[in-house]
Amino acid sequence: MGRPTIADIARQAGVSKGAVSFALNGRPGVSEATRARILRVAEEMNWRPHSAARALGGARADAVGLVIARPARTIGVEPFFSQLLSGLQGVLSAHSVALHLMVVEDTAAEIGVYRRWASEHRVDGFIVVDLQVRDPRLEVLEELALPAVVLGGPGKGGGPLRIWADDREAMLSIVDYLAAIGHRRIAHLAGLPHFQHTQRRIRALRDASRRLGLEEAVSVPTDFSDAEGAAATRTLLSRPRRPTAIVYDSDVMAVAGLGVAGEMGVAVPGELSIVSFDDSVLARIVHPPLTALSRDTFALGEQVARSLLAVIDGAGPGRDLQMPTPRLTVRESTSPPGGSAAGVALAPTVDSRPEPV
Amino acid sequence: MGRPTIADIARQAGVSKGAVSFALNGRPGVSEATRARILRVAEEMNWRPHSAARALGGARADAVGLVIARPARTIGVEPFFSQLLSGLQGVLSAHSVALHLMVVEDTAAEIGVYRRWASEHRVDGFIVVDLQVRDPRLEVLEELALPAVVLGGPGKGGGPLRIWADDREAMLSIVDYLAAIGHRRIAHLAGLPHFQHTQRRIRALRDASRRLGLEEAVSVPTDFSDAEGAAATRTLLSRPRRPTAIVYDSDVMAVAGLGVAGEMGVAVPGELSIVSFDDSVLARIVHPPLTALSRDTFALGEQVARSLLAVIDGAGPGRDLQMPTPRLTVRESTSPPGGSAAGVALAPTVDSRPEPV
DNA sequence: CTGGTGTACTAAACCGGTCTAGCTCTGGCA
DNA sequence: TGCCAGAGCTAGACCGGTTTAGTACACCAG
Repeated sequence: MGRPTIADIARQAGVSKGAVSFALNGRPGVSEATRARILRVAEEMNWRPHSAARALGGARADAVGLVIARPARTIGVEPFFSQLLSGLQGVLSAHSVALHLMVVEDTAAEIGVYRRWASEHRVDGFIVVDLQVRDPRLEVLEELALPAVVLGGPGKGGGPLRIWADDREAMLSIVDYLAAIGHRRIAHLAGLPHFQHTQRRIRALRDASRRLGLEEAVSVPTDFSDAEGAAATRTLLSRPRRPTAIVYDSDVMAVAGLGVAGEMGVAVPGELSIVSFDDSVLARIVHPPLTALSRDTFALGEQVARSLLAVIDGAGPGRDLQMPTPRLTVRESTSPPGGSAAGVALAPTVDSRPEPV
Repeated sequence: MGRPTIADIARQAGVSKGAVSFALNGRPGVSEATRARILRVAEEMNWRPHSAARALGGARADAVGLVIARPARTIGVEPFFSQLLSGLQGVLSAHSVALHLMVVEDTAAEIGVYRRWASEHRVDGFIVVDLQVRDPRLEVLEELALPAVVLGGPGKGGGPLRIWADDREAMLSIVDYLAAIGHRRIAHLAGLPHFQHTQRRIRALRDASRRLGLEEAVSVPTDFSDAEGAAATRTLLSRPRRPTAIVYDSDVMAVAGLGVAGEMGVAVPGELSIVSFDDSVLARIVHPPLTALSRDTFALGEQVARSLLAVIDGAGPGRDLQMPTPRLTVRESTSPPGGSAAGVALAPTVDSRPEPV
């Protein structure tokens, strides 16, 4: 005989299917004695309800969807997603909710997956990452009327719940720090330009530059890949008046940039300071270890999962949520410009020493 | 009104539910004209079958499960899994099969997830990674009688289909190369000792060492983390007669080891050659770039997905599958021992130059 | 003793598909 | 003309749960 069904349990316990259902789901309608007996029988026969049958009666699918639209080769190494996943999993699995994961090539495919999963009732809600400037996914989600949590924002009211950290404030803290220790020519290797967080960071750099009266502050868009990070770094360092500090939007690019500096004989941090917008093992294990912005991505994942489950439970969208602003972790890849000998580990100081022009 | 059901489509097209089902699934029983009409109506009403309802009739769940049991902090950066995932996704999504992903802390939890998903009919099959020496998961899978593909092997007949690359041959190719360019003291930073692939590599090194008459060949087990990789490297390099070459079982550890060498003033490859058992962006972006074993993990993922789908389709377990043996990609982190100046990129030669004792 | 209330439980409808048995109609052939 | 085969379709059972309507019985008040 195949796996037991609710009917088998009912027969064995000498009750009806309905009674078993009540007992299992902790609803009134059975006495405590009967409930205990039913649960014991279910346990003995190692029975658990068929998730599809459950999902059928208009109930939950007990799964949420996460679709990531980035070229496979760039996601390959991004610690951000792995950490986010870990955080999500922790909360979701505690609620016995599964995660449907899908990696696709572009936004159009992503939207297709949303439609398919929604019409197939495969998921109860979605987690949306990499918010774009005018994001076509938001309308689709609205149309599908499925719970969703968007990573990025804030929005202007309406639409799905958003959770974000303050990218602007984070970028300002980096630039302020670099300026304080004397840097006047700062470059920024940005991510994909149609991402909203990329735009925010670019704008923050521009504003800070104006306020601080920097000599130069340029943002170069890339696709987040190590290849473009390396190429752009090479270009920047080949210029006659090269930047004394580069801020990288991801740790993969930062590490690639560090490699290029080494290859070109540019000392870090002596002749070039490097800051990564993303902290991870990667930033710590290279030499010198990178000054980086520490975001608690694991906690972010947990928060996203909790919020999504709340929305699914009908708690209304609730209000947008801001995560703590990331703090700058200073390591050995930054120092005052024109400072010390190549490659020597140097505890960066914060006294301002403007570079002579 | 809610989302349309098959009954709505049937009514609109003027046929019975059965006819719609036949038309949708490309079975005989309706004329071409009727089929076209039904499909047009379904398209117009944007209807797709409810996956739970479909799964109920004893049919497929159209999903497969992947459970990874490693501490979250070590998986965070492992490019291996991201690449494997990409490969899996490519094939699975082409067949409209979803991937249920779960990260858990240990094997016991992993087994719990297998049982739960199986009894809930959530998945049609499993992908099993990190095969262990006496793996308790295999019995459970057998007991659950669900299709599965195991990454690692080969097995001794029976049990689920296995797919693997030849770790032994790979390790031999590394050791042969190092010995050929003159190394006599080789260390190996291995992974978790209860993994089968770890054991294979350790044994291969020992055998090769005996055959080649090396002075020393030691394997040190670790947990794959950068922290243990760094610590073990520090210990090895602090010994009076330190190894002239270290083989790392993962690229994260190799990069961490490279950092330690830098910190201790040990030139790579001049005084220490470094080989990573795993190639990824990571190995390429550090400086010097690491000599590494190139495995096509993406292709492995594709193969695993294809095999699993075949098994699910009742093709029988088929026979175990061996992937091409990884090739060694020589970069700038290896050279003859005691060779050249620190940090200088050097094209490694293959003429044997035994180190004077 | 009657009627009302509440508890514990059962029977059956229902969710949205798939699949089988059976019906009708057409065409071919003896 | 009668019979059979096969194509095209329908009605309804079925998958394994949840949920609602209804039943049986105990208890209590008037």
